[in-house]
Amino acid sequence: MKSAFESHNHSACADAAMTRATNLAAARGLRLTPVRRRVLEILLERHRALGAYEVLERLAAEGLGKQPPVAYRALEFLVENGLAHRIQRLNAFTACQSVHEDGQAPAFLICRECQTVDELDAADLRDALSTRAGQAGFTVERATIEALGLCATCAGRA
Amino acid sequence: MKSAFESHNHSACADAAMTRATNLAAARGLRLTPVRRRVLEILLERHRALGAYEVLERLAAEGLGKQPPVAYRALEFLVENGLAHRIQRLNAFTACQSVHEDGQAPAFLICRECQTVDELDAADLRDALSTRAGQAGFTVERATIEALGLCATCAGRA
DNA sequence: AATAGGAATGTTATAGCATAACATGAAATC
DNA sequence: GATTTCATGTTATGCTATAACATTCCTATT
Ligand SMILES: [Zn+2]
Ligand SMILES: [Zn+2]
Ligand SMILES: [Zn+2]
Ligand SMILES: [Zn+2]
Repeated sequence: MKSAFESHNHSACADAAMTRATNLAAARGLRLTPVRRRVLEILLERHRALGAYEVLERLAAEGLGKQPPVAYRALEFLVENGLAHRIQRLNAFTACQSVHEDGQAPAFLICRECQTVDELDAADLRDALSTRAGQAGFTVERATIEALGLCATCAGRA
Repeated sequence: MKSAFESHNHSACADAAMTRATNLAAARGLRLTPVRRRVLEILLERHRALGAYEVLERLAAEGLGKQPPVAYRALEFLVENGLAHRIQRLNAFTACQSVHEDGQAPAFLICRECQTVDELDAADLRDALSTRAGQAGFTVERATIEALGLCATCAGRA
């Protein structure tokens, strides 16, 4: 699997993700409505996180809704079902690029130069965090792990 | 060191933090002005994160400033100098309860019930994350690690 | 002590992010 | 085909954050 930072056949990326989404919807009886499907497609266009209002602009241009709740509701649906992730540092959303069986979010690598966002499996990091927290009597329910930095490509240009 | 979730002599906590802040200001030639000092004191009242506008309300009540930039600037100063941290999940700020030599932020444990925020040294987690990211050619500059869950006290009540 | 430069604060205005609440419409269930 | 449930449309508002510029307060230098 190529990283989001490397040049790759991105149509394959996006197609695979859409297929996963369609299958998931069928399997779980979810309704992947036109708005929801379109929002996922928009997020899948690039390995970037989009703000809700950026998504909304796109929807509005296509006549799929002009008010914030339309975008927020679709994004909420996608996030709840693991088809997209919220990037806390950016107040933005990105399409899920893999599968997270346990419903736990991965870690994110965010390039401050090209804005590309990549996922990193974080099971071990989450485990370590849970263990450490547990020693303090704390039960971790959701962990946010986000790294801001420079990808290889952007580092090379500097 | 007691955790923020356990009952403890919190005045000592707050006093120690203010002393550290005063010393740091002296050592680095920082200006811990009345507004900045007061904001730190407000954050130190409890192990909770406060939104900028909550801080602002307090400042306004004391005649120390009524406009958002006053609060944001003081908070920015405190965060830049490691005296406070920003909690991304909450869009809120909390006083630093320890010392982070390398200028790297710790991990945070956030109780969803009592809103208490505690720090956890995260050097090993950050190292692991950096290593994993490095394998993908990514250089981590800043890492955000936040865990939402239940503290022992609140778990006990359920 | 005067003064010039820089740092902090005051102030106005606006931009950006998010949701409550209620109305309407579509689709699954019975 | 009536009922219930889920999704969308719409209005309004609240919360979070910063740009831009004026003013005041320190500090260092003369
Ligand atoms: Zn791709
Ligand atoms: Zn990059
Ligand atoms: Zn304390
Ligand atoms: Zn608690």
